[in-house]
Amino acid sequence: MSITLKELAEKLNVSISTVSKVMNGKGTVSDATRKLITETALKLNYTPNENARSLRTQNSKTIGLIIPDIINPFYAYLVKSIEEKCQAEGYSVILCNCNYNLQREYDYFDLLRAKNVNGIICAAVGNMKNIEIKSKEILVNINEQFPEDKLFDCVSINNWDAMYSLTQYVINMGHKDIAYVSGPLVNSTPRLRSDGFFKCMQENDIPVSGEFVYEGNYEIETGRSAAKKLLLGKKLPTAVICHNNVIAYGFCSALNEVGYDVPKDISVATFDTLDTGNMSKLKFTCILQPVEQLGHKCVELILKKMNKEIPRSQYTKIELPYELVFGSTIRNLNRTSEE
Amino acid sequence: MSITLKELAEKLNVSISTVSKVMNGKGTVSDATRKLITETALKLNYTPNENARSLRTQNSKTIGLIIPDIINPFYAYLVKSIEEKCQAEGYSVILCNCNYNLQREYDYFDLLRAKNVNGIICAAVGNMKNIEIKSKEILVNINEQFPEDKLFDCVSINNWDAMYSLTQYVINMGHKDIAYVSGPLVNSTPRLRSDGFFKCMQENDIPVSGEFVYEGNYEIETGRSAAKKLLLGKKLPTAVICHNNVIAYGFCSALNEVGYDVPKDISVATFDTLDTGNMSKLKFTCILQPVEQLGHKCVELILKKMNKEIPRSQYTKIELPYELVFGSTIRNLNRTSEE
DNA sequence: ATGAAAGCGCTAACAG
DNA sequence: CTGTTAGCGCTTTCAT
Repeated sequence: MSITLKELAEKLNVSISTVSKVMNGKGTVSDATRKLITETALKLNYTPNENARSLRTQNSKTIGLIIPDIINPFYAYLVKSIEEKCQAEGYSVILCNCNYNLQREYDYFDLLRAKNVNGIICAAVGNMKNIEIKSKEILVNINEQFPEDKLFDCVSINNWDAMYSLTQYVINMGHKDIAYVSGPLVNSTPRLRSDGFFKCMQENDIPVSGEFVYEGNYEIETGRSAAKKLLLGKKLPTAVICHNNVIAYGFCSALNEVGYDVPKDISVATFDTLDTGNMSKLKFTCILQPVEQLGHKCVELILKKMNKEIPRSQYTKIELPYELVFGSTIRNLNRTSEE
Repeated sequence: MSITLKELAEKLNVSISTVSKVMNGKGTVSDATRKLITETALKLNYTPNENARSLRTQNSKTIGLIIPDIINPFYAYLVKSIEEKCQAEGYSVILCNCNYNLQREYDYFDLLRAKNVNGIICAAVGNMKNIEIKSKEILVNINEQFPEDKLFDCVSINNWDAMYSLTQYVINMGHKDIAYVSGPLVNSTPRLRSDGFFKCMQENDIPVSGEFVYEGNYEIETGRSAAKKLLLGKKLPTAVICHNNVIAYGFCSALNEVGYDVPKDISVATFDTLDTGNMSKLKFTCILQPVEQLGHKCVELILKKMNKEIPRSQYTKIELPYELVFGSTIRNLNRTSEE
């Protein structure tokens, strides 16, 4: 362990509080002693014990981050942007990867509270009604909530709008037989996206066959199962819209395995198909969330509430703009020419 | 903030230490009081303050993790496995993404020390000679070190061997004009891999033209620049071996942009080409590090040193087996038939 | 079986 | 400008 404040003070025959003042740049200390202390601290490699500091100041300078899946590039980018912003502001992040496990998600909340984090940013798997807002941490949800429940502060895009736009685009490309692969509809983001989809279909007077709708979880197997089920049906859709990137990957890979081509045989659209080094087989037509901004805004919100720029108790919802990326996974059926 | 131990004790008219004993399952407490305390704690939602606990016990139950790039799937998998193991063992992880920035890497060490983490796992960008081993944390490096410096404990594969094998495989496939795109040779892992490559070439009596060797950093731009430079040369290699996945992605994407095909025009082999949902354009021929085991072993090592199963001062090096994945990015030149 | 008391390393109010 | 002191919430030794 590093030398302590007390030891440093003793070594220099000054009081413990003088050293503390110097280390924190607070209070008034003569230039001579300040210099002496600073230099000796450096020489003896003094590092303040952040644990003691946190205990004393009730400020851990730490935020907790709960995500479902670090392997999903969307979350990897989110983690990156949050960690980056935190680092710039002098905060650390405790990473909690709940692996789509609801129980773990809940447990992590308790853990993070015990660790006295200043705030918790959560990309929730479950609907968060059970998380009691009983604590002093500032809670921010990266997933949109149901409009009626204002459980957490929320930084997100408008998922309903986004899915509506995406659907409209697919329709504009001449598709009518459109399947939808949803996430769990008990949760708000999947429901909002799903609602956006159905509303758009309805307003375009396009009926949606029950066979074309599949509800799963957020994982890759959902996409694969959906593909297998659709392939067994009597009629194939011309396009499929998936709740998220991972589902879309599962969907396409299952399709590929049986010799179907995207978009030649079936078109696919989804959300957030980010990847490393642009090595993806397909350039997806998708809604892109502004993931970097999303992360930054979450941290900013926590910081602002900590500095009382925004009152603690004030429910805050930040809606960021999304982008519709025109990839190559939606075939244009309006063109008469093939290819 | 949650209720404190003291408040809980006062509420029940028992001493603070009795409550502490119950919470930790230590000491002797009568069943009656134990039950009372447990129930009240639950009812009042008591959560122990981990900060105070850490300060008192000098054990933060936290480990620090420093990586260069969370977006690189290899590191994402590494983070996942480390976080998972930590969680299972009751530890938290502070994530530090240094973004290939050496200064940040160093700063993170100090930060993590100040936070009194029990151990630091580092996938080092720099060579770590400057990190002084002056602290009580247990340091583990995921990247192999130069054999001569035993700075950190080390969990890794044998990079020299791995690259030697990969090169031999490429040679066996009939390639002689093989280019090599290296990471920074001041660092041990790039040097070990590079040495493995050159040794293998030498033992096969294949000269390596200076034009075919490129040294860069670990980032995607290295691959792109290497490709551009090679394409300008008077002779093209038939195969290229890249230090890592990200460099290979850069290399291939630059190649694709000018109409070259992998592996038809140029073959490529590298390390650790993991991706989400199997959506990569190419199935790379590569060395696969046992990333999950790598992470688990790091955590285990820290734990063992903490329990004194392994003496603190004992330098430990763990070498894990790697795998050679036969992808489709190396063209077999031995076959006479085209395609 | 229970409790009193010391102290982990630090900050901050207050006194001198 | 400098130092004394109390105490953040907890664990742990030692009495009782």
